[in-house]
Amino acid sequence: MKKVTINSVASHAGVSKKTVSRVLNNEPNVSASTREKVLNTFKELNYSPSPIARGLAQNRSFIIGCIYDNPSKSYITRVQTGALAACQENNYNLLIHPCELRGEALIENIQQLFQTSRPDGIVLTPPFSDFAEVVEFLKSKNIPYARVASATLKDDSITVRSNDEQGAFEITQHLIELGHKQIAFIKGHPDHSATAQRFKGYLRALAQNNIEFKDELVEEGNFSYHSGVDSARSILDLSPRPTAVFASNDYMAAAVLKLASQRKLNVPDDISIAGFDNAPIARHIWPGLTTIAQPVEEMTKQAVTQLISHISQPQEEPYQLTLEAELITRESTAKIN
Amino acid sequence: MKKVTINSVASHAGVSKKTVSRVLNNEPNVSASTREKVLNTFKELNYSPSPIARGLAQNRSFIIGCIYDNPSKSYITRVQTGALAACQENNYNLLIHPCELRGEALIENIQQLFQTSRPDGIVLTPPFSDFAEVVEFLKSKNIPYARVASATLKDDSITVRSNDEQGAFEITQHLIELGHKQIAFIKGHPDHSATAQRFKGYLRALAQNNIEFKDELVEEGNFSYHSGVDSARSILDLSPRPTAVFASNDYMAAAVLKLASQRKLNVPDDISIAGFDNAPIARHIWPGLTTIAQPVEEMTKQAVTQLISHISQPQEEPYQLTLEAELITRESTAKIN
DNA sequence: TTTAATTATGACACCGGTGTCATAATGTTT
DNA sequence: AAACATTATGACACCGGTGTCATAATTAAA
Repeated sequence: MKKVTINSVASHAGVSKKTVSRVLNNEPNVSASTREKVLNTFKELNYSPSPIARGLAQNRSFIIGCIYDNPSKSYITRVQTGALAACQENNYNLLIHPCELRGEALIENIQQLFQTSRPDGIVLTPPFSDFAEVVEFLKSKNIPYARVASATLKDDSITVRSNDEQGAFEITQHLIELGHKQIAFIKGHPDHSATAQRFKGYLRALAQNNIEFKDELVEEGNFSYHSGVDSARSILDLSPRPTAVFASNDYMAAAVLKLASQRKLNVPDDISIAGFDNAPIARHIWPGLTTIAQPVEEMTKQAVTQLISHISQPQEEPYQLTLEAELITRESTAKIN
Repeated sequence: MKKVTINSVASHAGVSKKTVSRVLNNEPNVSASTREKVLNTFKELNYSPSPIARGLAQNRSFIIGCIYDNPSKSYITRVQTGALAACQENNYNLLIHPCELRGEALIENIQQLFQTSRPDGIVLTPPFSDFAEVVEFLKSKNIPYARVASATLKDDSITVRSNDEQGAFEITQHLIELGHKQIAFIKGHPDHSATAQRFKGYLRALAQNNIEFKDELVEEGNFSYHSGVDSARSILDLSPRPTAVFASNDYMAAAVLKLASQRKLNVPDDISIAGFDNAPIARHIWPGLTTIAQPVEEMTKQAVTQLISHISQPQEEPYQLTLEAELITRESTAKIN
């Protein structure tokens, strides 16, 4: 299979390469007959343009960088799926960039990513979507970016989030409706804005039902399974023991469940447990976790789609979208007895 | 920040751009003093070459495509981690390509991947590493590729695998040493060569211990959690019930555990359960799963590293490497009582 | 010291597209 | 039919590097 370039197409169709280029880019001022002739040659020669040459000429890379640092593999995969979908629709490539750095080193790392790979835009996912330093850096370098699942940091950039506060409210409400009043809460990682949002939802549900908030029922986690184990220990040691635990994500909820099982507690009869995110583990364990499902793929896809369209023609209006989350009830929560 | 090109560097250093190019590529025939002068200019101007321009000139993309289709998100993430590590060390970009297609459509899809993104090489991960059609296609198109975790398909390509057979042998041996004789086995997806290998290891351990193989103890799974549930049902319905279950991966093992819990069976007292892969879920559930840990990141990193070095200078000897797996014992397996 | 071999360097075309601008072809207005 | 506006097309430079080859500078051999 020898290479088919724009020159082969041009000479085969009997036109100049500039005209071929016009057809390629759907530019105006090409006669219908010429356009068709060229289009046919595309098929005949099985031509597809070189993104590299295009990139060089237009000073673009057709690459979107996706920066993330998340302990949940399923979350990462979902982010990737959404981002990939948007990229494929627009003939972009996705460059994944897991990154555990913070502060100075983080900025340097992102800078290096730019020097070496030159993405046309960046999708920031939690917790980076909330890092002012990162956003400032991108803005100062004039690099297009979009933010996924950020609740704080109101700026004029593309932002797609889901309603974490409402989700947390609903799940707490669900527990309250089952008769629970002593509902422990495990916070997520303080860097993530979702952490504050979910806590707010928890508080709102308590307030709305006139349930007193008790500080000792709240534990600081960080979204990792391990942190969940520690928090679970403190909670299960409380006396009286809470009748329900709402963990800010499913991994921590699974940790609570594991510890409860180790202590021969029956879930949900002795204690109800709820999580957040609807990670695979939520249905892989017994009992299955009541949790909140967010449209992660959709959020990311929207964000990337907007980002790409912003790259080709910068928009006036910042694109901001909030999608709703959905309560999923499984076996881990039940009426208090 | 205005752009720094090879021309800026050349004029600033007072040499031709070709000489700058020589320094960039560590070519010989540059005097020490000139080299140093250019190197200093690099730093001074904070220059980094454009991979796109380089790519156009050398007809390369500096992209490695990674094709996968695996129900385990953690496996995918580990593959990505290893591949990324190798890419970053060699200034390549990684293009992830999840792909659920098979047969004709699969080949077309890969072909399209080539037309649009033009990767310099491809890493095949299970089950694609074992698909003769894919390998044949790549070979016919003269596209460099490496295969991860393939046990069958002996060809002369770069292949890095882990010893699935030995791992399965060890875990079965472990169960036997605990006194188990009725050991059920859940197979993986038939497309994956690991499936046959793990089964072979199971058989070898039985044979070596003079334990009769019973066909009814073997169930066909496909590595998904869901298939594990089905297989678990059949196994737990057997009478007499096997005293141990060895599932070909952790998700299916988790399914067995879930079903056993639902049936109020105590694991490991009533029944021992073992998995394979050491997925996160293996330690996130209670009791933790005895399983086999494979060096997935390392395998992939090795494969990609070899692939990249093969791209720049094709090797005579095919690179073939087998890494060892490791038995991890947790609470899900115990002495028969 | 000359000559030959080797090393260092730069001019220039080229990779495969796109942008700019001049010009040719066509359509419209008077 | 002449003058003008519009649409269609191509020539050519350019994007930022690398490959080829000629030549200049240096070193080794005669």
